[in-house]
Amino acid sequence: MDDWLTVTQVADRSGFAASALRYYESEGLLEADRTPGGRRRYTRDVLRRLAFIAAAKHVGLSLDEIRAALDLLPRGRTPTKADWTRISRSWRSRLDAEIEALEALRDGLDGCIGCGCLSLARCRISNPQDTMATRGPGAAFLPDPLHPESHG
Amino acid sequence: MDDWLTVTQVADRSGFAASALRYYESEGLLEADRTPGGRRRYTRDVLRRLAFIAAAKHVGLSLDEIRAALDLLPRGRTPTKADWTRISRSWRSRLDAEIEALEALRDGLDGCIGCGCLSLARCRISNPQDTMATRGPGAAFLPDPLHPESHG
DNA sequence: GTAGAAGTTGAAGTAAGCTTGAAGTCAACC
DNA sequence: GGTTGACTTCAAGCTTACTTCAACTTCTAC
Repeated sequence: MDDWLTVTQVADRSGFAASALRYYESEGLLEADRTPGGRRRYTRDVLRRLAFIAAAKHVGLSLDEIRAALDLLPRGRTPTKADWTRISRSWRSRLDAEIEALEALRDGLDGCIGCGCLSLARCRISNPQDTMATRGPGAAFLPDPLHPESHG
Repeated sequence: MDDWLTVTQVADRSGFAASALRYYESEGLLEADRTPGGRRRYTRDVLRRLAFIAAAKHVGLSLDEIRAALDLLPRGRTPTKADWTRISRSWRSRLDAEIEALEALRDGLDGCIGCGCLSLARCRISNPQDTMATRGPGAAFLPDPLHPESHG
């Protein structure tokens, strides 16, 4: 049992497709050594990195954001627990915001769509313009946390 | 003040771009009458329909799913509150599942990524294969509600 | 009756996040 | 040393949900 992993082994253990691993590498999210023949040789490190990527995706981060987060890791040494903790701490508030938005939506469903009104003048969930014109231009349907693109 | 709405009026009132309205029509989510000249004339009905679409999108439904839901509405008569309520009731459990999954992820962050382990053998969030091999083939990272495509 | 705004269509473009295919290479085993 | 299977690259394709563009047409106002 060698101390590196092939792309297939990493794929199997991480749950990512090999093509996804190559794609992540091309996008700067992963790195891999090569054999003299040019084949990828991953260190076990990559599994933690992929675990982070998987978790980050679940939190709703884009690959761009994930790469930016990974770029905060130290170059040269293997990241420590503290390193991983630091870069994942911001997820907490993001998740809280997402959960809060979904709960608001659910409660809105109970009290609004649940009642069947679902629109026109008195429903805060579905009625953007008529009741929110005072809030400025453009319709804002719901709490922004549900719109990932609104996160810098 | 006529009893129909132009595409611009609907766009302004609904918050959807006119191009999105046309797209939705091409995808079978909306319908519109036409003037003799071929321009769209929307009944006010469409606003409630769009409110439903907006809400459904926030719940995380794809346009395909939304169209399927809208197809359950009665043809021929204007949908009643009860009609809207019926087709939106399933959102409740979906939202609950999504919220539950996010809360599990958040709690996992606190107790797992938060501690820095983030992987390898003892972390239920980031470690799919090593601890879950007994659950069958293929890695299952996290509760499925976070994977929209897993909903029929 | 004509300018100009608003609307029409169909096709193509965009973005993210990959997957698939073609064509060729590397490596392990008999 | 040859077959087989894992692997390589690069380019193209896919899906969702739209937007943008080009080239017209239709209203509305004056």
